[in-house]
Amino acid sequence: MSAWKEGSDARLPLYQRLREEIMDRIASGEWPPGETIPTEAELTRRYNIAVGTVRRAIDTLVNEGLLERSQGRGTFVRRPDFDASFFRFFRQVNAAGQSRVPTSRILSASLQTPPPAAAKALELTEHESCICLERLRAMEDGSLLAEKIWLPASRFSGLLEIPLEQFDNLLYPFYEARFGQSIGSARETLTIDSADAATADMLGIAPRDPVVVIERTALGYDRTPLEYRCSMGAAATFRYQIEIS
Amino acid sequence: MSAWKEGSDARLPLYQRLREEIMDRIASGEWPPGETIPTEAELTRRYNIAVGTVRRAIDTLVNEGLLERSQGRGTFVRRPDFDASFFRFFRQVNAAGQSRVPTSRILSASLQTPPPAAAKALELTEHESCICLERLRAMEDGSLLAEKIWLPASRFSGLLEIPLEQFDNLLYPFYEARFGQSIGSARETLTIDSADAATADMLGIAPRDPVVVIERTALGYDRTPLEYRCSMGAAATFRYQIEIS
DNA sequence: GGTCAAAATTCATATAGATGAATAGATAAC
DNA sequence: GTTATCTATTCATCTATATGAATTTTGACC
Repeated sequence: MSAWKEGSDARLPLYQRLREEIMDRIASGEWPPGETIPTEAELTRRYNIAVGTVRRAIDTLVNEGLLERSQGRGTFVRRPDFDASFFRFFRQVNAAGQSRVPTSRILSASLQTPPPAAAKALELTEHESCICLERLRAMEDGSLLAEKIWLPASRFSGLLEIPLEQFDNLLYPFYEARFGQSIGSARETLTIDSADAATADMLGIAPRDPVVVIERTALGYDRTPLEYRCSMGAAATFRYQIEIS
Repeated sequence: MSAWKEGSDARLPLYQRLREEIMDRIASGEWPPGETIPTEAELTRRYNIAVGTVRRAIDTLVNEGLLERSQGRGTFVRRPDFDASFFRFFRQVNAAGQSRVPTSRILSASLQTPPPAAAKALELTEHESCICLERLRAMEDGSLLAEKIWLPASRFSGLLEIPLEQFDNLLYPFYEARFGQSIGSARETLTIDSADAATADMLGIAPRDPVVVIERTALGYDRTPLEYRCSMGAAATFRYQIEIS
């Protein structure tokens, strides 16, 4: 009566196998974000392993930020907070030390043939169309962020019928609520460029002024690319701090 | 017969107290980088706690990158690899995927009154002088990095007598070997600026071109600031990648 | 001296169980 | 109904122990 899935490699340590089992359950949506996973005692019974081993598997996932423990309540599937990590790049911490979500406004939404970068990131062929959103975000300090966002049209059908004012400030919960598409992880690349005329105008800076370009590919829990976005902000407001040890 | 230090807070869990004990021993130089710490069995005896608790304390420190385990050999105090983390910012990965240490040349070394930023970072008063090094580093792809490095003169006496050619390519092992000053951690801040004429000339770019400025304060294991450095590179060669999950 | 094999050391994995602390839900008292 | 208390659940900490795997040390042997 083994509860292990087929893919599980018996040569691996038990705690690693359990870790992958849990990740699979999260990826498949069986244990959705925000909900609890089974209790330690339950997992102990289900897989017939010791509590210590279960705790170790959960420990690693908590460490990786996939799970969150709460004494007395249970262990929850964590909803990753992308915006905190993203806006850390810019000077977006107020006096209290906490970052506020900037206000944002969708400028346009349209159906397009994906440009090469977007097609590559979203793994689309030339024949598959995508939705392109243009968005302007205003930071607390008054600086601006110009964004272009590409989504695979097949997974977001009906989005173009939604009036632009009805888009939420945060897009990922919006994707989840309206289209059932949950973002589980993302890859970002940060480069520096010079502003072209159109971008400079949007950001309120001079042409040729340096801009920070952040390209992000956001993936679902099953690692399917769900969104490609390119954000540009004036480099003068950029600041990134890191501790090394 | 308690082996605990005085500062240890008895209200804290044992594994956290042991974690701090180990950190203190590393900070004080009692357990120097590159060497092993006592074995799990030894710590078990010394503090009269269970192996599981010792392992948990070590686990967290391994996770934080301070220690490194090696089955059958022991647990070692890790020597942090700053350059890997630093050059990750730039396109410094060759075909094999591994980054090579760039060649560097010291242009000058002199005794100075610290400029405000350096004085603040090194916690020096106006009356304490510091050593200033100017260095140029050539990356594999041909791009350059111009650096100014400030050191508290009191801790690096005799440095100015060393011929510039005898400086090692990597400064931190050099500090450790020649002056007994080990770097344990660092704080970096990354911003974007426009190149002034002198910097542009050094880097071989046009004036006003965007440059990446990395300010680093390097601390000893006891968290005394030992070095302040300011590195500038052409923003065009800059690239930073991050995974969020 | 050099080589190979056995032994000792040290971390890695796993089990079992005890006590404590935070939370949530049910029950009793008012 | 509201409040206070008790109880069950669930994770947190800690102990104790056993077996396995990687590495180093030791010692016999040639």
